[in-house]
Amino acid sequence: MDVEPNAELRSAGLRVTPGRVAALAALTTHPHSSAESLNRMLRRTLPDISVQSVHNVLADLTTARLLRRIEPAGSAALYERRIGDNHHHVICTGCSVVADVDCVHPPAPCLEPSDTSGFDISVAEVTFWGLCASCQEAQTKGFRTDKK
Amino acid sequence: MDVEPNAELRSAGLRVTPGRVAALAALTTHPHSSAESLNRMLRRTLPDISVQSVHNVLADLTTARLLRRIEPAGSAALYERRIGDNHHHVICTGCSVVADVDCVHPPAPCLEPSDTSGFDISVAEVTFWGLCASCQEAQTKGFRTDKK
DNA sequence: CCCCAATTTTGAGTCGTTCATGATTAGTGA
DNA sequence: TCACTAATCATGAACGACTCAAAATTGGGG
Repeated sequence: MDVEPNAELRSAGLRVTPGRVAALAALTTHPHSSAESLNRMLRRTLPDISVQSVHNVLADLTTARLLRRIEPAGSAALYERRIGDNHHHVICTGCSVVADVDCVHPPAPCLEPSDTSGFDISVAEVTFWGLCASCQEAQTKGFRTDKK
Repeated sequence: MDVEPNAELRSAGLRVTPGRVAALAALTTHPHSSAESLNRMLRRTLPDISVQSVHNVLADLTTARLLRRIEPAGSAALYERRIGDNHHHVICTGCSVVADVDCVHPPAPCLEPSDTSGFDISVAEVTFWGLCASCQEAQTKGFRTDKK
């Protein structure tokens, strides 16, 4: 992963703008962020940036393959800079925190379903759901960590 | 799968209502349907049913575990009657048609990621993306089948 | 440093879904 | 068989996340 936003943007043929640089920087330190939380982060340095602009930036960076977009069931789309390796994700059913999971048992058995019903498969997307460490701990202590 | 909606509803402790029976029937013949397409189907026999009521019915049946809800990236939620086996899905990147895929190589290697980052995994959700047979054919003939 | 297409802003609109309310109804018990 | 009551439905409003459109701004090649 290129950690130098400017060079990365240029080599992708995109203009270097404050919003794009800031978005890439924010996603370096905070992967799996939503457009809305990125908007809050970017506002610290770019007070006038709008949610729509953030969506713009994220869409541009995603189509330029500088970002990967994931859409977990039941929540807004999340973005991450780690791309090109089709890794997977674990999502906490308690607090919705997301972590990366490397592709299971190489060579990716998930890429070879037994019966594909005639489909020509190009991507296998795996999402694990479970309780993260701190939600497990909270549960044993009788706390609750979800957002309801 | 119980194909007798009435009995199935009763044993789940739910009242037998026309909307619920019709929804279960429609999902028997048309799995992977959205709330909106179900609404259109149900309207044929229940002309006054509203989209909101369909959402109601689907939510009730889902929490009663009579239906399973899937939320593929980029489209509305879909519902199916095949439950309890945690099977997976293939979705066509051309026409969005969905097919079932049995869990790969038993015993489900997808349930055992190498590094779970401390998560206690309960479910592994796998979605395959690719071109369905007819979209492949259309593509070789120079047709396009997507919806844009 | 000029210029113009690429980008951002602003504002409105869409989609899928949820929430809230009162009206209706399934199904139990009398 | 009927009345009653909680479960369910219809209706209407509201919401979050995102997209679209058009005018204003700006990056960066020349």
